[in-house]
Amino acid sequence: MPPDRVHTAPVPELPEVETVRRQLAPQLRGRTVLATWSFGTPKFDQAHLAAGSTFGPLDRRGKYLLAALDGPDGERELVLHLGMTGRLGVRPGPIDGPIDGPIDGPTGTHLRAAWELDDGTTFEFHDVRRFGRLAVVDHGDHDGLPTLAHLGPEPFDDAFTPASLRAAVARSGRAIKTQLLSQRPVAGLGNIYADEALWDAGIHPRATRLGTQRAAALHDAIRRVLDAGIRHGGTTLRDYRDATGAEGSHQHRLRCYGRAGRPCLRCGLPLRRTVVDARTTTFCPTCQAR
DNA sequence: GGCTGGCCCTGTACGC
DNA sequence: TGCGTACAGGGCCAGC
Repeated sequence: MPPDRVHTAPVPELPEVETVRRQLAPQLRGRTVLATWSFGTPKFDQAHLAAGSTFGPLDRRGKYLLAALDGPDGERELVLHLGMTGRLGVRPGPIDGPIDGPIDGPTGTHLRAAWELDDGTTFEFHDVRRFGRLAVVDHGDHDGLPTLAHLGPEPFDDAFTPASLRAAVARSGRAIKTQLLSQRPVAGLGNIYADEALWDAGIHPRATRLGTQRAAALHDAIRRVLDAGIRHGGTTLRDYRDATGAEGSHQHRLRCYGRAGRPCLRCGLPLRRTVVDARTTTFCPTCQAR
């Protein structure tokens, strides 16, 4: 089997979103929105609801960024999801929009929303494929965002334990990979880190139950791969850039994702590609036997 | 309430 | 060289 062809656009997952959050938080906090612009489709047009508000702390839940807003309508929240190709950044100068096409600048292309700030800069949301979205909601009111409303525990919180992981998986008969991507057993995993964690723990992506030992192994593996991703500034295979426009470096350390046909780093036999839940999945048929 | 399948969307790779 | 097609995938939603 030839090596996996990697021409896809891996989405920002928890490490990438956390990297962006750490960079943006100090740039946004205390800044007041003077003007707004949006692409005009339902996924982005709530950008206007932030007009006149002042940014507070920038938090993260799973792959969602939550920016506190203090404004004329009380305490609200700007919720941002980067989808597959979303990029955020702050650049000098006023709003340039309307733009739908390649533009110059550090944050990418295809502007979808922009917030002009009171220090002469503009906070921008670029998203080529428009799988990203944003919403302005009352603080903590996530009913309109079902995945966020039902998000599992944060992977580094005490609430995420081997027992909680095992119990969450036991509530469904679906494949473990599908469940991890659902964000319910734990928040923040996407296709890359799900494959990496399952390989690390030696668990087949179509397994439907976890014993005590395997739940502990997967729990530890999830924390390990996400922590490594954050330390390396995220994974860039093509599209992802952080808030400064820089690439991450974790792509050089991937041990499973995108390596189908290449030798498993544990047993030396070829990794295999399959499809689980309509997502490309790489695994080792020997180390991750069912 | 849980599960499945379809849809959104666009850049890239590949075959002809 | 240029065109057409397949593919990638997170979240939402309708239907079962």
